[in-house]
Parts: sequence; C-alpha cells; structure tokens
Amino acid sequence: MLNEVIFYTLEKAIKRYRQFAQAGIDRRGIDITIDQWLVLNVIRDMPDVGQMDIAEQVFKDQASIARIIELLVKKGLLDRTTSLADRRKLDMKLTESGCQLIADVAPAIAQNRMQALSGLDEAVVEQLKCWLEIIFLNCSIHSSESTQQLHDEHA
Amino acid sequence: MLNEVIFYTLEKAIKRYRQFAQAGIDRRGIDITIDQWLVLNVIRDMPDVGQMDIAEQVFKDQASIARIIELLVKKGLLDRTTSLADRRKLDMKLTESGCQLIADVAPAIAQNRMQALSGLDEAVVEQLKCWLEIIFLNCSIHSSESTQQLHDEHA
DNA sequence: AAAATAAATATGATATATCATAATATGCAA
DNA sequence: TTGCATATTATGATATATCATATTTATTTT
Repeated sequence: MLNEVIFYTLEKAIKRYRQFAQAGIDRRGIDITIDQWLVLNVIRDMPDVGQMDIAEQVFKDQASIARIIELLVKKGLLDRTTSLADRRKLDMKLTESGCQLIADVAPAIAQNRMQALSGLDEAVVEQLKCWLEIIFLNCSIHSSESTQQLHDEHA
Repeated sequence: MLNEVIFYTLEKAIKRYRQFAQAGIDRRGIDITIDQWLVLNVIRDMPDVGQMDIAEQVFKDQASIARIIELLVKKGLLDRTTSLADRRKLDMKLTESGCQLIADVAPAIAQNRMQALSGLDEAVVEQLKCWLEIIFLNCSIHSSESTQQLHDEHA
C-alpha cells in the first residue's frame, strides 16, 4: 500500500540515489560526504554568501552549516578568516586540496548522474523537474488562512 | 547551477514535502513524527514482519527501527511482547491509542497529499512514479564489474 | 554617543541515523 | 546432543540535524 504513494516513491528514489552517489565517491577513496561536498561547492561558487544563505541553498539550517564548515576546515579543505569588512562574517576560500577534491569528485558525480538517469532522455528529465517544482511550490504555501481552513474542515 | 540538477530538485521537493506534511500533523496537535507514523503503519498492516523487513520498507536500518519501536512503546502507541513461537522475535500490536492516532492522522495526511499534488492529475502522478522508479532501479545495480569499469575509465 | 535592535556565527541540548558489535535464541550438522 | 552457523533484536559509539539561545559585531534610534 505504501508503494502506491507518490511521496514514498520519491523518498525511495532520492535515498537510493544518495547511497549510490556516496558509494561512487567512497569507491574512489575520496573522504567526503555528499552534503559536505555540496556545501563546499556552494562556497566555491558563491564565496561571499553567509551561512544562512548556504543553509537555504542546501535545505539545512544555519547550525548544520556552521558544523559542516567546521568539519571542512578541520579536514583542510577550506580556509576561514573573519572578514575585515564585517567582523561578524567569515571570509571563506577553498584550499588547494579543497579545489583538488572538487576536481577529483567531479567525474564520480558525472558518472553517477549518467547512470542514474540512463533511459531517461533530456525532455523527460525536464518534465520531471517541472513536476517536482510544482510539488515544491504546492508545499511552500505558508498560508495561515488555509491553516485555519484545515482546522475548520475537521472541527 | 545547482538548480539545473534533477537530483537537487528531487531533494528539494521531498524535503519541502516532509516539512509541510509534518507541519500539517503538528498543527493538529498530534505528537508523532512522519517516520514514527510510517513505522506504526507498517506494523499495523503487517504485524508479523521483523525489524529488518520494516527497515527495508521505510529505507532505514534495523537499529533505527529498534529505536523507533522503543519510542512508540514508550509513547504507549505500541505493545511489544516476545513471541512465544520464536523467542527472538517480538509480537507487536498497536494499542488503542495507537489505532486512534493513526485514525487521527489520516485526514492530515490525505489533506497534505491533496494539496501537495494539486495541479497534477492522476496520469501525471503515474508517469512521475514510473520515472522515479527507473531512477531507483538505475541506482540499484550493485554490479562490481561496472565498479571496475568506472575505475578503469579514469585510470 | 548611548541604548536598543538586528545580523552573523557558535554552541549546548536533544533527537535521530548509522555502523559495528553484543546478546540471545533458533536450527542444522556431525 | 553438542557445537557451529544463522537469525533477531539491543546497544555503545559516533555522526549529523535541529531547536533554542549565546556571543560578538554592526546598524538604527533617540
């Protein structure tokens, strides 16, 4: 019965993909998690954003990002210095080995994506993205009115 | 750039749905997490399966299931006695309040699903499920041969 | 300028997930 | 029947996520 529910299928697919992708990275002997890699990527592409923004990008909260950054620094993949312009902020920059790691992981990720999507052409993937986006938006309505309605409905 | 990746969209959609669905349950003042509810459901529908099977159904590991069951028992939603037939196993049965809770949650879940899928008709949902299933299968190939190929490719 | 407010990051407490392994019970082989 | 392999659940160690809040710095108000 669970199998009939789309959200179950969704969860199933993404969880399996994550395992699969992580295995692809591990297999190459690279010591990083998908989530750490994601954060590292965001920082590389947008070095000036704060932890809140990163958190939003990768769907975690600020505290989680702080701890992942801590980890990345400990692993020597990231340099962190307090910003001169605004001493609340951090200047972050990938280290050499951080850049190297990103480069090393790239083929694993590409290969993972390829294999995961085999049999689905570009048009299908676009359609899929579009529908998932609709679900996302449907779930993003923070309406307190509809909250009330929901309550009333079963009052 | 992250936005272009299907797996990112996938993760985004499922995470947002989870928040959304949990909020729908919380809002009704029901004290259970989606994952606890899922496990409770599986046990109700298939009372005789072991923790390994439950784990597989909900994509967690056996240890997590053991702890969730522990919780459900503590919350008084589940009765657990060692099985007479096989004393390694547990006989599990929802308590009255466990059944009640499932019943109470049902409308929240239904409402959540409805709203999350609004604008997507049944055919679309079926197609979506089908494609997600393909991704799942693509990621389920535990081939050690292809592992070797992957390595060679970048040797 | 002083006080109040806001912004950015860090951290304690807690919950949950996961790995490895322990503890217990069963079933099979000899 | 005794011993060994297997099956089932529990648990310690560790990692990660999340909430609430603390800490530090910047900005705004008066």
